[in-house]
Amino acid sequence: MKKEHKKYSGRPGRVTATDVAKELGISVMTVSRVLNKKPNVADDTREKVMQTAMRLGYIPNRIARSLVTRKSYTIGVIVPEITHSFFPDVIRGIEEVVYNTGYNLLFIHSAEDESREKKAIQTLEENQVDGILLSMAQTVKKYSFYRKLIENRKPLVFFDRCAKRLGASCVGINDVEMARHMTEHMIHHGYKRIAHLQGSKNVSIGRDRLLGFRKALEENNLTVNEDLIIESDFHEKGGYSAMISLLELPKKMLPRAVVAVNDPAAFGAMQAILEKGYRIPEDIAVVGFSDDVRAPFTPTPLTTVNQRPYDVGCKAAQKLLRHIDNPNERVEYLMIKTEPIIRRSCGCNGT
Amino acid sequence: MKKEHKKYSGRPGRVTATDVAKELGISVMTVSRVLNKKPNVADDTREKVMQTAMRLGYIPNRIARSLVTRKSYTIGVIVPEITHSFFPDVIRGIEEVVYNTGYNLLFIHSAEDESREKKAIQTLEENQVDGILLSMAQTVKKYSFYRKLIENRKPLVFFDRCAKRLGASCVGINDVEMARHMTEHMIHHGYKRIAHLQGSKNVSIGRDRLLGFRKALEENNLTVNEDLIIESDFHEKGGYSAMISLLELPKKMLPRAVVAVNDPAAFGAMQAILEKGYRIPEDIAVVGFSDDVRAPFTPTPLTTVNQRPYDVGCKAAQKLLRHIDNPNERVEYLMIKTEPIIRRSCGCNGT
DNA sequence: TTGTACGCGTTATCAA
DNA sequence: TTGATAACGCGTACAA
Repeated sequence: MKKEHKKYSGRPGRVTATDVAKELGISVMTVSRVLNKKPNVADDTREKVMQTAMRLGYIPNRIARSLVTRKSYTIGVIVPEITHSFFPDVIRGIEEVVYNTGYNLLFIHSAEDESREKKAIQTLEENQVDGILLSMAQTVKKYSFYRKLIENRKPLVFFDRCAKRLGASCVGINDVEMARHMTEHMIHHGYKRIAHLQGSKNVSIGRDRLLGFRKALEENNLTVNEDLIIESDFHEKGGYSAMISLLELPKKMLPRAVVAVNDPAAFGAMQAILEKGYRIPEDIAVVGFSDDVRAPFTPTPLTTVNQRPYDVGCKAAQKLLRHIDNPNERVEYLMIKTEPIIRRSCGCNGT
Repeated sequence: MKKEHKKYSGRPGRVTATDVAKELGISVMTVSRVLNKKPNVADDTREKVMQTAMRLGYIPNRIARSLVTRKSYTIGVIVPEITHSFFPDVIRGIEEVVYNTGYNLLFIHSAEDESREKKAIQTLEENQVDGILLSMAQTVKKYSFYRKLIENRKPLVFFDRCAKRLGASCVGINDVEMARHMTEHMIHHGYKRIAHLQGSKNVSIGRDRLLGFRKALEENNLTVNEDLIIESDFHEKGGYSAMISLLELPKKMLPRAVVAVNDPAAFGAMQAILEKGYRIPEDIAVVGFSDDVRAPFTPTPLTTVNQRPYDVGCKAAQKLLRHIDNPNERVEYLMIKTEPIIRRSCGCNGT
């Protein structure tokens, strides 16, 4: 004797493929085939299924599907900082690519905190995401979590802030080259004493931009004055206090120009410079990095580098999707080519 | 004779609760109980399970759990515009609340497009999200999708841009009151001819801010001049062209002050005003709405209203979680109280 | 305290 | 072209 099942015991609202099948007196498989647009279904059956599915208000349950197909069609995104305008723009790029391929975005904010980032990775794994897009939190010291992810063959692509040599692809911009370029731009203006507000060394962009800065000076036979390289963070406050300490140097040691690790740091520095009564760029020139929305609006519009966040997002998402589709996809470090945006803070007559 | 099952046929990486159980020669249920911190498990069993789970690198499969518990611990967020700094800040608030309660965020960007928003809702339902946070796209005309959601008893909370009277809660700011307040502020400055750059009427904030504007004039016995109410959108371009057409009015019909629907529109307007050779606020005063990051940086810093996006996000998320926990939670329209931020574009000597 | 049987909603497999 | 059956990994209900 067959056991009695408790079907239909749930809320009335949830209609399943089984309900559609029962309604038509056919098997669930046929319904499944129709809904997945598989071949080998008679045209009239297909028609009937479509119609009653519609009529009953059937909504496929992706969770159940994922369980059996072992594919969630979801990719996880971990962002360290959602307030900084760069990341929302990256997300737009990611969203746009992902939207057109049927994947969904599970979004987590690490708030620049290592342990929160760790938890985020764990959560994404529990949710069986098909891949992860990650921009490292500033405070991350250990790469063991990334290693585990890669060992488990979970596709991982870094963007903007990368951990290299681990076997994960990475999409960034040509930081070294552009930092060199911007520094050189300062040198061409004739400035000799050039300072660098350096970002955290934990993060690749911090290291790379410092490297580019050094390269420019060395290649132009200027001595690198270590007193003029000073650690800031990526925010206004760090830029401000770093600049304040630079301005406390003896008059003849003062920098004639400042290369900041990014625009927020540059804003902080500009504020400090103005507060101390110096003019920009007549007394001290400033360049930033990232083309923040506020950059054109500072009292002296800020010369900076377009970071092309939208393109970074697109490329990172595309690369991740390729890793997902093909486990043998080549690990690559992609560089988005960026361009300087010349305004007036460097000494040019830009916009 | 028992059938042979194909266990362990998957990739080696994925270790399940069954694997942990087999390793210890106990049942899956005991493992499950330990991992869910249920009582009624012997301490040493608990210990053993924890250890081997750790050793094997077990990661619980939320997908499988969701299927049986009918709870995904995921909430969907639909945002119309990720570039505008308001929404990233709202998301931070949402993220913060949600993070502390173990829910995840499935994030979709509707790009101000009605059909994309529709698809987004469908996707979220397929993913069995426990609830939805939604800010309407500007172009949305039909509320039938919201209705269906509410009929299906899927918790829904609007934020910032609300569809009212449908039975869904809504978290916004006191738009009417603040638009009235800001307009009154202009009136107190002695300005008589006051224009309004109005947002789309499809969106509640567009309608509400217009209403507040009208109220202020009426309550102060000023006639509402319909020629000075002109449709912009929520972006720079709309504000710019709306202002241009205002500036083409005969000299004596020109507005002495402009109340813009939001800051980007105000920026566009300010640009138009400056290009035509007028001064702000000496010739034409301007106030905005939303406290964009750029507002302090315009040539004349912009007087505006703090929209408290972070708090909007927090409140909306909290309300949604309450709706999820309790199907009888009261439907409410929550208003976050905002404050004017006085700078100089209105004629004050602000910062 | 622990284990067994079953079902969540779907797809894969193989047989009809 | 269609259907029956067994998974997917886990939790609930009940039995031992």
